[in-house]
Amino acid sequence: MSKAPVASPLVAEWRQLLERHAAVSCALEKALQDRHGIGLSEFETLDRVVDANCGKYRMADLAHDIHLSQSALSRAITRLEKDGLVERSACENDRRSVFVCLTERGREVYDAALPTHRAVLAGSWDPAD
Amino acid sequence: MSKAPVASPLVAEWRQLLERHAAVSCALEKALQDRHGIGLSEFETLDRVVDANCGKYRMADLAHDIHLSQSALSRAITRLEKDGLVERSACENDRRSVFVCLTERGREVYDAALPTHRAVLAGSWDPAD
DNA sequence: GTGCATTCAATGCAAGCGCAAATAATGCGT
DNA sequence: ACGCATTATTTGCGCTTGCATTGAATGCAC
Repeated sequence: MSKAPVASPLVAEWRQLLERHAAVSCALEKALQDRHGIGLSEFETLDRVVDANCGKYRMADLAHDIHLSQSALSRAITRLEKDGLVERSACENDRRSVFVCLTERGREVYDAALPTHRAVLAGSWDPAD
Repeated sequence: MSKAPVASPLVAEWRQLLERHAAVSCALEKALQDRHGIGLSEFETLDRVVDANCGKYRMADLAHDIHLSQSALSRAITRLEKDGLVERSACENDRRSVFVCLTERGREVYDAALPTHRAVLAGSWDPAD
């Protein structure tokens, strides 16, 4: 039996995107968790903070950039802070804002996790490793 | 200030995919919930069951096709069944398996939700509607 | 037929998420 | 200076998810 062709090319495209997203994000999650003890959200957070100008990043900007709600980011930062990978620091100019900045340990974990992340993206990840 | 170029084109591609996935799935979730009272997982489930040969679909196959864990699918089906959109039926040949099939009401809700789904994919969704 | 590994689905459980409300700081109009 | 709308973050809450376990059904070896 052959499946009926999908109604619209848009739907086919969307399903393809879902497929790829599920496969890659699931593989990333597992690889990062197994080898470095951090989740995907945590890695994405570190990844952005590293790119930041002076290692500082406003909460709201960070939440927007990694497509996470403010509350989810707040808790992700709490987890990272509890692990000592990141620190919250107040903004002098606007005390409502909170800056997130990398600790030394955070930098180390990030540097260690980066190759894993890139390897999974390159598709060279062996799940039986 | 200009951001430093991303290390690898793979990373740029991945970030783009994340961006698109977040935008579309979030919009779908909200539109389907607001207008039809079902979540994205529920719609995807109906969408696959409709395409099935005789309206029947094995649990495990369904879970695989919509990239959901067995447990998550089991609960999604429980929700759909509670709403009367879907029914579980035993497989005669292998009593371990469970078939999922659409009810009349499920067909109606699906037909109603389909245009919404397609509209969001087409990017013609107005969030202020 | 009995035993045992395998397969399929459901359930206990902990974790992460988004929404909405609460809290805190800012800035503008008067 | 006072009140009030706005902005930035955190917290309470319910929901969905995945992992691991459980329970049921199957099939193969003997």
